[in-house]
Amino acid sequence: MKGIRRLAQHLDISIGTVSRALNGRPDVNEETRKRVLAAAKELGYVPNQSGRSLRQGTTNIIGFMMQTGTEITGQGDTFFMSVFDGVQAVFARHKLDLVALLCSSQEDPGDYLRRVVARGFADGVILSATQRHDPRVEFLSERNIPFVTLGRTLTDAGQPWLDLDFEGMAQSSIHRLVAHGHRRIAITRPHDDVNLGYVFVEHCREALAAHGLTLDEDLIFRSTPNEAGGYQIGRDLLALDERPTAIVLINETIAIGFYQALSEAGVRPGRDIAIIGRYSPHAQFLSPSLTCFRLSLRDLGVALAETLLSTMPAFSHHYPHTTANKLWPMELVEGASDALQIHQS
Amino acid sequence: MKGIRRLAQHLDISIGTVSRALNGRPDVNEETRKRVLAAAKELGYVPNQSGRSLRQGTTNIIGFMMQTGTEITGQGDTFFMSVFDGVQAVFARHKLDLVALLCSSQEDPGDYLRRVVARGFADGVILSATQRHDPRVEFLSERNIPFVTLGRTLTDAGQPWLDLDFEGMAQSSIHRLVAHGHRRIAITRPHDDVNLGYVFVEHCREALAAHGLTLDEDLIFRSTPNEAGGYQIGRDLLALDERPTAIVLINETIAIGFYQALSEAGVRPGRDIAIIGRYSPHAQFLSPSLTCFRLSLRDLGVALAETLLSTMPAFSHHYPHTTANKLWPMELVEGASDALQIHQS
DNA sequence: CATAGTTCCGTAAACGTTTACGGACGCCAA
DNA sequence: TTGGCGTCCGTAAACGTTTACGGAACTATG
Repeated sequence: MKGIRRLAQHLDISIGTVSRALNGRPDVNEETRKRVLAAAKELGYVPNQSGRSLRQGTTNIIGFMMQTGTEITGQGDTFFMSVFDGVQAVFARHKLDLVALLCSSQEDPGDYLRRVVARGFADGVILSATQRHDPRVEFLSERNIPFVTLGRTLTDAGQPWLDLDFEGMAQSSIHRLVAHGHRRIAITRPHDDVNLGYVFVEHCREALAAHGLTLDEDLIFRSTPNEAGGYQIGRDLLALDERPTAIVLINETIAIGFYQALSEAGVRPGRDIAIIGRYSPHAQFLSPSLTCFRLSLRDLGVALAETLLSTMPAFSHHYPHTTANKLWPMELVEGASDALQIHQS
Repeated sequence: MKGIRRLAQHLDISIGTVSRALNGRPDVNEETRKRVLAAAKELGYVPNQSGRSLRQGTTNIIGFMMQTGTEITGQGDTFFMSVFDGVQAVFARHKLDLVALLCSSQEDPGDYLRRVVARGFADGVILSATQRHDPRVEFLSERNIPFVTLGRTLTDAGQPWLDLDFEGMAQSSIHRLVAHGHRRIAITRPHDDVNLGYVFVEHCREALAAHGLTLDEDLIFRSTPNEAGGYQIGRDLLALDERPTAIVLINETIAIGFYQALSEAGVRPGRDIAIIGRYSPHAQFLSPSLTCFRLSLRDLGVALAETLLSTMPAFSHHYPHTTANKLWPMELVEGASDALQIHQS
């Protein structure tokens, strides 16, 4: 005898009552409820997940999909961990179990999602590191599985999304650099598949145009969004005949390699070139300190979770108003890396 | 009509045959199997996880438990991602779904594991970032859930484990430094809860003793194992009346902050102090380059997965001999940070 | 006392699979 | 023809829950 039957037998009551007692139903005597709870703890009983979700048609599990390998996500490694923390905090309040669906860099994310989610694994999904054309959003919306994406895609299917405010970052960094006299400004972008590259480039172009400047296509650097990519960008930039006087780094970790490439060539950030980047835990340990855009990852996670819950009927009454389809603001942290000012002659 | 019944109805055969066809049983006509497979693809049928695991008593899910927050794990962020990749590669071959059980830094890991695993969520578990006294191993062994730990604990319950070879690292780094003439050598360790601290300190002590030296207790630096902790260690070290001439950094990311603290004081690694650390993706972008111990995280993941499978009856015949209870070797990558040699007068 | 209402609990069906069992059918040998 | 054997398939039970339904015991009201 196992499971709830064992508990019922031990207490000499029916399994129905045991179940009701454990689930906090009102139609059970408080006295017996106490007995049941005590016995459950004593015998170490925990309801079986499969049985429960088979009956209820719900798993109480939310999947947060991410991918291994910085060369793909382009986010520093602690990035998703921090977001995850925020998501977790919300779901814990609703007794939802959050698991990370970590897709290996060797596997196709679409296949992975199909494999694990199609079989009714999760009640809802949070998608991160979305691609420009992302088959996952199509899949999830076809299957009617509640989901929210961190990052817009071109194939958005009406699902709620949140995204970092790359528009704002583009505008204020370009504006800041131009105000400091820079005219020749380089920018970086990740490889073609990720949407933020397009978004960022276009808004930089616009911001420059607003100042009567044009974006030089040769000054758009493309690389893998990790340290090694940043190093490569540094080398490429230094090899130019006519170097830019400033650069905006779109990804977090590339600043590390970029600094190194400059250092090897005796070029000093903030003195010889102005740099604006993204905050990461390492950024504050670069010298000279990196001027960068920072955001509260934990809050972002909270917003993601609440947005997802607002689309799930069982929870939506808790979250009538959501922060869906919002560009998450980033705050400029002033450092020394963009101290260089150009004085027009 | 849903699920397998719908498929059976559509094909006008019984659900039993459908199930057998999908599961590759021999007692089904090849012709009908093809029809079933085709229809399943057409209708997008995927067997329901709950129903299946309820019947079979097995979930086909393996959980890899990690924790958010570098201040806890002490491992650089890409560390677990890389290990995960290796684990995933093995499990994929056996059609096992691997999910990451990411425990938030706000939650007690023991509670988390109990909550999510006790209800029959996973067939097996990989535990990482084990604590010195880790209630999780007790819990899992009580419940008879197959598991393997990355890192030994004091409460080991006979489960297989793998661990990094901190013994080897201690010996060869101490030996190397002593050979370079160093006598006053500092080491670092994480906070009290993690076992590797004890292991490492003791083996450093022994290695020093083998050279007739004693480990100065004032030269054991303790900190959170992230960049900020490394910075603090640097400040503390510089504040000493009698500075050590060399230091061995046990964690990956602390080198970043440590370098920064030195840099601010005008102390240069490799010239004014010898440093040996652990490899991380950032390490190669420090300058001067960090002499560090490196290991193949992916291979470690593969070994972890195979070890776990060897303890699971359904798979053990595939892995009769395992690499369980092995200290995973690390390889020294020579850099410039330990170039300083002391010439005794 | 009769009736209605309340409180609590037991019964049994249902969720979607897998699989043991047995049966139908065809084939071959005796 | 009979029996045995192999191939393929249908039937139904089982996995561990939750929950709709109904009923027993008790209380309150007239």
